[in-house]
This record gives sequence, C-alpha cells and structure tokens, in this order.
Amino acid sequence: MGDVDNRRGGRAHNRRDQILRVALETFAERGYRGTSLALVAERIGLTQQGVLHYFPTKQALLVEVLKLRDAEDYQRFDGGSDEPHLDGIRQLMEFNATRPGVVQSFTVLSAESVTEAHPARDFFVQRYRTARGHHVDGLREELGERIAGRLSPEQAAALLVAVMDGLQLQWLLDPEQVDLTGLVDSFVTMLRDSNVPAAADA
Amino acid sequence: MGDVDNRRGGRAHNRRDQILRVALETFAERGYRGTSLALVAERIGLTQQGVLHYFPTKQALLVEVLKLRDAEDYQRFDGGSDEPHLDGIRQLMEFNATRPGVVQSFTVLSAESVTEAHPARDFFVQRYRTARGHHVDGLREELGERIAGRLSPEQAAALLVAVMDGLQLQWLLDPEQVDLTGLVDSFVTMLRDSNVPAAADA
DNA sequence: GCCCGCCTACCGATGGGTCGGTAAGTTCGC
DNA sequence: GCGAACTTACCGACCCATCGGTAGGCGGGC
Repeated sequence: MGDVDNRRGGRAHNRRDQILRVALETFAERGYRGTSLALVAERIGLTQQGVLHYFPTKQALLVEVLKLRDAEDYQRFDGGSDEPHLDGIRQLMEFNATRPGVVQSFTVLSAESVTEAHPARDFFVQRYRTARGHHVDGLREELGERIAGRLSPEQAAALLVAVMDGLQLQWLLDPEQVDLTGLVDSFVTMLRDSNVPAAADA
Repeated sequence: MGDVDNRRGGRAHNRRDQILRVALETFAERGYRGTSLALVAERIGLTQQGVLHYFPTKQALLVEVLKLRDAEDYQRFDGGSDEPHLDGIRQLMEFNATRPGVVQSFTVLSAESVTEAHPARDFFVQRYRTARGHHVDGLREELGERIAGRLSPEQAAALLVAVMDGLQLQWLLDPEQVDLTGLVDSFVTMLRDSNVPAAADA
C-alpha cells in the first residue's frame, strides 16, 4: 500500500498527513515556540510557504497535530476493553516506553501550554478533565467507591494521571535511572492490593 | 525619562538580584524560549543591553536563576527537620499552593529542558537525582525498607516526586478542579497508613 | 480534439517584526 | 579621572505571514 500519488480527486491528501506527522516530531523535539515552520518544511522538502498552504497558521497546525494525536490514542486505548482498567494502563505505559518521541511531545507541550496565551492551553485543560473522568469510571468499576482504604475514585484518578505524567518526565530526563513501566506498575499494584472493598460494597 | 533614576552605585548587587527575581517570574510565565531579554529588562526599567551588562548571555541568566531557586528551596526545606519527612512534604505543598508562579517556573522549565540542546537539561537531570535520593533517605527512615507492603524506598521516592510534579501540572491548568494540597496529602497518607513495618526492622 | 476557465500545489519575494548579541559612547559616584 | 552602570545605535539571523506568481491537471463547450 502505499504508493502515493494520490492526486486530488481522492481524499487523504498525504502531503497534509506528512506535515502533521513531521510537525508532531518537531514539536516534541523543540517545543512549539522552539519550532519554526521553516524547519518542519525543510524536513519534508518544502518551503515554509508550502506548509502554510495546508495550514493557515502555525497555531492551526499545532491544534491539528494535537487533535490527531488525541484521536489516535483514543482509538488505541479505548477500544474493546473487556479487560480491567488498570491492566490497560499498564499496557499503555509499556507501549509508551517504546516511543519516547510521542511521550516527549505530550510532556513538552502540556507544560508549555500553561504559559501565557499558549494556543494549546484549552486543549490540555479539556484533555485532563476528560482523562480524569475516564479513570474515575474505570477505577470505580474495578475498585469500588473506596480505594486503598481512603481514596475516592476522583482522588485516585487524579493521582494516577499525575503518576503517569510525573514518571514520564523523570524517565525522559534520565531513562537509565527511571524504570517507567515498572514504577507505574508498582503504583497500580499498590492501588489494587491495598484495596479493601468497602463495607457498603456488594 | 531620566527622572526614574534610582541611585546607581552604592549597594551594587541590588540590580543583579532584581534581574534574577524578575527573570524567574518571566521564565515562569512564558518559558525560556518564549522569554526575551528585552521583556525582562522592560519590567525592571532597563534596556535589554542593561541586562546583558550583568549576565553575559541569556543562557547564563537562566542558569543563575535556577541556581538561586534551588538554593532558596534547599534552605527552606532542608533546615532543622526534626519532624517526619512526609510532614515536611505536606507543608511544602501547602506553601507551593500559595505561589503558583514558582510552581509554574519549575513545571514549565523542567519539561522544556527535555527539548533539544536546552541549557537547563543537565541542571534538571541532576536535580531529579538529588530529589529522589533525598526522599529515599527520608522514606527509609520513616517507613522502613518495605513501604505499603511492596515498594522499596527507591520506588516510593520516584512515585512521590512524580505525584508532586504531575499534580502541579494538573493544578496549574485547572486550579478549581484540582486540590493540590489535598491530593498530595491523600497520597502521603496512603503511603503511611498502608505501611506495615517490615519484620526485619529495628 | 482543442481551448478555456478553474482547481490544487506549490515557490520567490518581501514585509514587518523580534531575537540575542556587540560596539561605542555617556553619566555618575567616588 | 577611573570604573561601574548603564545607554544608543546597530547587526545579522530568524520569525510568521501575505502576495503574486507558475506549473500542471481537469471538466465542459464546441
């Protein structure tokens, strides 16, 4: 599959997809503010103006990149989940450990987004709310209303998200000292095993 | 306008300290790459070249800012610590919740530092190693060799750092939805209460 | 079967701005 | 009159974005 030559009549402009892919990589390497359109273009073999032919502004390119990444992740992680929620988390982390580039894009851009007037700010606020909500549901189903003796599912969800993000940062900075998968696993196991189903539970 | 003129000379180092303080604030707001020397200067009432009179390059300014912040934190947090290690963490978090600017500087710059050729990269690698080591000691002393049933002090230390960082990011993005102090407290309590002193303990 | 008008996909030139950094003063306190 | 603490004046680079092309494909009228 593959051979491209998809001229206009068909859909999927693959030039556009290529730009999105390369832009994600570049934003991961250098952040949004550290990335120029010219660099993205050069890596593809275009001029800066060529990139702007497909995306009206640099901001718009960033937003599209984030949407795409979100959609891909959601697809992979949310599919047929018969398995326990916490097992899915461990698997996601194992997968992430094989692709530091993607982890880095998320880590770099989410932190950069808290700076002034950053175009991705709303995206990340929304994304974290969604993520916490998602984990609340999964945790409640798997561990009940009272987790590890004293946490509500809401609290445990925020902690879980925090652990994943925080460990990813430590791992990016110092991969030899930080065992991403193992540590997430420790936390997950801790949540699970120190859990005593509440009296009010079935 | 010339009438601004606060006296020159005299207490020579005031200006330098002022620059460091304002630079920290500005890096926090906009990141390193998003901050220009001219902006820092303007906030003080100098020209960009006035700032460069005190620091040879923008990189050097960043490094000095980080060193200063580190020293201040170390001083505050490491002093006479008769109290349990985990109590100190809770207090630090309570304190941090009152000054989002400082939290933001750390969050933004640490994540930015994983990007290519970032001048603060070494600083943060080192800082995280030190932080983990510090917590390893504190946790071992307070909770022994086996924490919450199955964690080593090394694992618990990395998780603790991750929780603090991850929660800070969520809190910066969405302060009304994320109770920074309360959530750190939950985690600390969880570590403490689900801990069963190992048989091999003194 | 050919030309016309319209489409996508770019590139070159350029604008208007900002960046970090240098060089050469000027002002002021001692 | 010397040195610290600045300033003005610049420089070269890089930034995003716009404008105005050009090259080529495509459908329709005739």
